[in-house]
Formats: sequence, structure tokens, C-alpha cells
Amino acid sequence: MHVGNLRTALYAWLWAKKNNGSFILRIEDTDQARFVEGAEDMVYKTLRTAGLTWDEGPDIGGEYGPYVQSERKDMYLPYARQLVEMGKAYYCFCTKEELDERRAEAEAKGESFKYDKHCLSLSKEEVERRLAAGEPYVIRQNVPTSGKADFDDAIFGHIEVDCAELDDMILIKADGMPTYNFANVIDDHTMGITHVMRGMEYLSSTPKYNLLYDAFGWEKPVYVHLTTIMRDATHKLSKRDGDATFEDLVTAGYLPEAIVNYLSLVGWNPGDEREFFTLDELKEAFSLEGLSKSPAIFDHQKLRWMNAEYIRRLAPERYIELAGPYLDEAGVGSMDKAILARILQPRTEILSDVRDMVRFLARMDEGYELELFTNKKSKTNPEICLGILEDVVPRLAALPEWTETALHDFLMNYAAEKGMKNGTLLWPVRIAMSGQAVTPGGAIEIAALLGRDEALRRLELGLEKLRNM
RNA sequence: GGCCCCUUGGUCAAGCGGUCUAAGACACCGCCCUUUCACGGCGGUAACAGGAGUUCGAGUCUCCUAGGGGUCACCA
Repeated sequence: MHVGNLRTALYAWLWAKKNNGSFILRIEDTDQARFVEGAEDMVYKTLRTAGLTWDEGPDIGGEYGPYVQSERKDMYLPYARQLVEMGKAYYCFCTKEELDERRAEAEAKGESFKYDKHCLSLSKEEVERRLAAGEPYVIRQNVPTSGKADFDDAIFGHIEVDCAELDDMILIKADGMPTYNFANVIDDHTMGITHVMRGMEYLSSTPKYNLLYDAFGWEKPVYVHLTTIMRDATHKLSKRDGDATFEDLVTAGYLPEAIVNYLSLVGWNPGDEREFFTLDELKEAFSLEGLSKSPAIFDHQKLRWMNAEYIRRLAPERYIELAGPYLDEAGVGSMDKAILARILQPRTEILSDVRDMVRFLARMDEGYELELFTNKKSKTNPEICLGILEDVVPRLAALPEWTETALHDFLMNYAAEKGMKNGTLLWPVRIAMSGQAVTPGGAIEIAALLGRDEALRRLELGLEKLRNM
């Protein structure tokens, strides 16, 4: 699921829950040509993972079912006929091909195409005859040629357009399915929908829906059009262009809670300075007033930061549980979990980072450069490191116990006795054990993690390299 | 192109006529802490798209311009 869709669902869920309402899941699948296998399941999965539970829906039922539009197919035509009777809609026999051709012609001439109401003038008899003959048809809305169509949006206020700008949209397609434009009106009314939150792209077509509500004399829902989530200033986020879906983010190691929290803040703010929210807290804080009118760019960096914050706040046990698969992948699954959690947790921004961070523990690059032993701040260079390791490695080998505490006590005492900076002693030890300049954790943690044999093997190897320089 | 919507730092954004020499967060930079890197702490750079008007007073209201987005389907 696209993160923009998830955010829309989130806001709708929050608003419903905040007002003790029901959050209803309805599958809009009136375009049979665009059916995608598995898409519906992904909707369920994403919503569940995000914690947005629904009160009524295809899988759990409810008193306003069915909740899948294709299963409601037969409900729409009677309403459309009613509209025809009222003169608010009419049968149209123009084929898609003809219209496409005329549209292309108009476009070629630089004109905008609008259906000319050709079939509106067909006599009732002719319509009956062609219908009886089984000729394919659609039903179009008969939009007045003058006057205004309008509606009120909770965020944007009063929106008004000239009816003359509006096209006679198709209500019932040739295959008997309703268009989204029609189905949503019928369903929202018959299913008792009070609030509609949806993307900006519907803002300009909403006045048309209201003409329908008025024709039926139905009460209109509250409309809340949400601004687009952008990738950059001029492009919206889109799956098509490779932008990450919710599922992609989770797979990459973002926590669902962090994604939801971040998403809630893209286009909405609580009015105070809080930015960390559980779903319950969000429910409490959410308001329509906090919704933004301008589009917002999705900031991966901020999401990353927020995810890191969530990870740091995890109980160590939970962290290990979540990072487990990546630790296993890197081949360090059997190492001391408590130490791993301690050194990794504050450094993990997204779970998948873990893999690369610990790889050296499983297998180090033994061909590392001697220059790694040089570090200005620690006052070391290969010569100094050689001297230190020559003396300290045998002593480490002689340690009766190879625990973090024992290692810590020995190394710290050693540095103190020799009057050297901790860094000067620890630098060569860490480099020899890791083969890399930057590691999560320091020499002591790494030594404990590797275990006596491997740690000493690496230290000896380092000594060897230094002796041969 | 017609119509609709939007416009505060690089990003998310607070601000709803005076308390704005404009908050907070991310990012960036610097310092401190430190066993490398992170974490943490402290500090810093950085914005009202432009122009008219209304008003004693405009980031806040109006109009115009510019820029951006959306929409003009038998897609949703």
C-alpha cells in the first residue's frame, strides 16, 4: 500500500475512533480490467500491521454489507434509473471508440473536449427500442448547462464551480458496473457514511457528486480532502516511480509504529510541540484543524531519525527479537545477545543496518591496511601499536577469565599502570580484532563477543602484520 | 489551455491583525562527553515567493503577478 493511502486511512481511522464512530473498510473494485491479484490482501495486511482495525469490512461483515463494490453491482442501476426518470441522467449509446476519436480531434485542434449531450435528445421511444435491441449503453449524469455546483470541504472551505465546466460523467458503464464517481455516492449514502477523507485529486470532481446528492435529496457527508504527499517539490510520491510502499519500509527495517507516527505528521500537526505518539495518543490529539492545506514532501531522513528513536526506546529483549533475523544473516546469531543489544541498539537507525554493522564479527577482512593502526587522537601509529600488542597480547592470553568484566578490569588497570591514555591501548586492540576503523562498540565488547580463541587469533594476526611491516 | 487548490528556513511545520528583531523538529555546522563510530548534552547557520492595496499597525485580510500541484477517462 502506498504511504499516501495509508495516511488517509490513518486519519480516517483516527477521526472515526476519536468520535466513537466506526471505521469501515470498503473495497472499490469497479474497474475489473485493473484487478490485481493479491492487492486486496495487501490492504488487509497493511492496515493490520499499522494497527488500523476496522469495525466493518468484507472479511468480518457488518450490517451494511456487502463491503465489496463488485458484490453490490445490482444495487446501482435502480438508482441510476431513478435519476433518468427525474431527468438528472440519461442513457447514452455513443461508443467509447467514437468518443475517443472525437476527443482526439478536439485535442488536435487545441480544444477541450466535453460530451455534447448528443444522446440526451434521443426520444424515449428510440431509447426503449435500442435498449430492447440489446444495444450497449452507459448512463450519464445530466449536468445543468448553467448555474453553479458546490460543496464545503472541512479543510478548504467552500468550493464552487460553474456547471458549464462540468462534463456529463458516466454513472453506469457499458459492462453494467458503476463508475467510482457514482458508486461512492450510492454506497456512502446507503452505508451511512458520515465523513469522507480522501486525496486532493477528488476535490475538483466533488461538486458533481453533490448534484447527485441533491437530486436524491440525501444528506451529504463531511468531505475532508487531504493534500498530496510529494517526493520532491514537483513530483508526488508514487509506487510507479519506485517510491517505497508501507510494505517496502517494513521490510527495510522500519518499525510500523514509527512509520505511522511519522506519517501522521506529514500534513498534520497537533498544535503543540509533541511529535511522538502512540495510536491512542494520536487519537486523542487528532483534529481537523491541524490538517495542512499545502502538499508536504516525504522526508526519508526524518523518518529514519524517528525510526532510530523508536528503536532506542525498545526493551533490549525486544530489540534482539527484531534484529535477530539480521544477526543470523550476518552469522553472529550465537553471540552474546546482551552485549550485542547494548552496542547495536543506539546505533541502529533501521533494522537492516544491523547486517553490515556486525559482519566483521563473523568474518573479518584480514587484509586490512596497517595504516588503520594510526590514529591521531589516540596517539597511535603502527610502531606504537606493535609495542603495545607485543606486551599486552600475552597477558590477555593469560587471563584466567574471558569476560567483559575481566577484560575491562585488566585493560583499564594496564593503561593506568603504564600511564597511557585508554585510547592508546584500546585502539590497537580494537583494530586488530576488527580490521576496520569504525565499529559498533569498543575493544572490550568486541573481545567479549568474539570469545577468547577468536579474539586471540585476530590479535596474533595483527601482531604478525605489524612485525612484518 | 480552461477550471480548482496551494505558497513561512533545504524538509516537516507553529503563527489565525499588535506579544514576530518569526517557535519547535529533521538535516547541516561547531563544541563537550567518550574506547573508534554512534548515543547524549550545549550552541550556531538558515524562512514570511514578488508587487499593489486595506489598516494606526500585515507573515496574518483583499487583489494582481509568478511558481507549484490537481483535474478535465466507460481509472479510482
